[in-house]
Amino acid sequence: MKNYRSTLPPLDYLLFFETVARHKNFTRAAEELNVSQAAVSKRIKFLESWLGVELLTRNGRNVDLTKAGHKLAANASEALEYLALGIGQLRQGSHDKLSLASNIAVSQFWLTPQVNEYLLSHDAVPVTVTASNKESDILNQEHDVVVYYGSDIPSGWEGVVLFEEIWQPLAAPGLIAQAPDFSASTLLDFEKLALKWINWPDFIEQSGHAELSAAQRVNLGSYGSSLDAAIRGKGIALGSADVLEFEIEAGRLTPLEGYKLNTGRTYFAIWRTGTLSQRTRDLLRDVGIDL
Amino acid sequence: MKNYRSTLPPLDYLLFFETVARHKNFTRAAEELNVSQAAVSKRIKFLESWLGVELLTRNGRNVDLTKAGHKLAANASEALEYLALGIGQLRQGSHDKLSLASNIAVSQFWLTPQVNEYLLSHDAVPVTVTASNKESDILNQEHDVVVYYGSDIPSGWEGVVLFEEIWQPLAAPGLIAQAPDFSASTLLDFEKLALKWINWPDFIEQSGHAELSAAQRVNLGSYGSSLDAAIRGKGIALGSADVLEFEIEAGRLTPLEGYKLNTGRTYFAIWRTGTLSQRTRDLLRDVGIDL
DNA sequence: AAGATATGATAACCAATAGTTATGAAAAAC
DNA sequence: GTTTTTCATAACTATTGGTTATCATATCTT
Repeated sequence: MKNYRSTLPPLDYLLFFETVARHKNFTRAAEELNVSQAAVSKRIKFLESWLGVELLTRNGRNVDLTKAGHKLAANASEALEYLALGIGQLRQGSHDKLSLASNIAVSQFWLTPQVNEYLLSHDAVPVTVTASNKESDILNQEHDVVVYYGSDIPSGWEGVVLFEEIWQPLAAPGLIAQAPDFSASTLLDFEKLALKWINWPDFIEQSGHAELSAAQRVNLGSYGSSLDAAIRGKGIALGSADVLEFEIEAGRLTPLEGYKLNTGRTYFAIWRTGTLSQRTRDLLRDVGIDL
Repeated sequence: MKNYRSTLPPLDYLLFFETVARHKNFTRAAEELNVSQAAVSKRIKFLESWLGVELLTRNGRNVDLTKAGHKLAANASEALEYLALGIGQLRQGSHDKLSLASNIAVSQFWLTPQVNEYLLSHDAVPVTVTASNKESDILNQEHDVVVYYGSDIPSGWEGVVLFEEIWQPLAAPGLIAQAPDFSASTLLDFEKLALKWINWPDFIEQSGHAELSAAQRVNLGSYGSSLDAAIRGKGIALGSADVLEFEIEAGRLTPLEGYKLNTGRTYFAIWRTGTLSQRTRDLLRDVGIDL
């Protein structure tokens, strides 16, 4: 009966040791392993104790491998290489794809720009983005990860904060140059499809800027249309600088300073509880979304 | 740069998975791994999540490997076999030996019998036993493990309880048959080389059996001599049934019931703090001493 | 030669995971 | 149809992973 658990040390010890053996430096190994130098030192000490064999000689700050250490390093290195190859092939062959979802504005202005850039890279796997303003369209099991807007993560889901919403007016740079105050400008409004959305009346009330009421307000229907019109210099729209970071960077929109409203709502990246694989996490990082 | 920590899952997961794959049964795998079935289930679940790949199909109580699972099982099995071989050779080639120490009586009656039996087995490594009644001779760094007698483990050492001392009279079975009470027997005494030793006067005082004072008492010098004389039917000696288990089993000595004294002292197996290797632990188990 | 720097070892402590027990669901065995 | 066995999971405890701080020691710099 092959009982590896009793004949092998804790296997992560071997991985730590292989890294130390390769660098001949605990501090460098710790950096690669993303742990402290003390953690590496402890692991190697335990491994030597478990084996009853000295693997490294220490001479002040110099470290070298003993004969046994050389043998174990070679053995571990080959085994780890073999495992990494096998696991790499396994993941590669698992018909990788990434399925994302968000509301329309987030998709149009934040997700899709990043996904498009990613898809142009080599080694890209297929990515689909579902855009809908109906939560039932996006909060389902079809998607690996959802960019979710709200005050809390829904029940049965888990995730991380991407950014907290700071709602503010934005306009095309040219418009700001020719009409520096609101009274001569048009406030570009939209239909609220959810109570949690904040349109111009909500913004004016909650931010306390009563002087904004004097401006002309026009309702363009969808929120995306209000942003499109703002980009084309037709007026001032509301938005989140984080979601619109690419439009701002491109110089198509400029935030109007001094009018910020912390809405208390958040953009989360969420997934069904317990379903996020390391592979999905890695792919998201490649797209530009660090969890 | 080979950063295996980011490209490989926690490696014990693979070991757990290999065991499940081999048994095709979580419960059987758990038994081999010495963990609960729930622990195995959790691990496999995490591994599948980490990989983003289903490794096993579950159908009620039936488990089978997916195609990916077969591949990973083969990959892991080969790597683990390779590692176990390398580590086995490393330990084999580390000039194994075991160095033990104890006081003379423990060595003569308890340790050496077990060591001798072990040395006759194949795969035995050299074992030395140092016997001395001077603590300075045995409490030093030369020895892997020391059988220590006292109320506590000395500072700088750690260890486990072997047995707690119950001190009692023992004699040859023939002597007990012909002289059923003490008055016609000789109490075989010895020189106390340490305050913590308990001779006949101590025993009589602490056990409350004042009637034992009527018996003739003779001092034979060493404690071992008192036991030797008892074995040869010359009288009644004091001793610990645990230490003398082999003499009792062989029928050379028999405890006299009803005269037990719990001395409050203990036989420990001890070693310098932090120095006990798994290999030493394994060798001791082979000798018959489970820590 | 003296001081500064880098690295390893370890103590004390906190965080995260390993592992357990109990229990429910579902298929196999009887 | 009932019992048994096995897997999944919740809730909890135990153990290990990992950190920070600090000391010892060799190397490097001045």
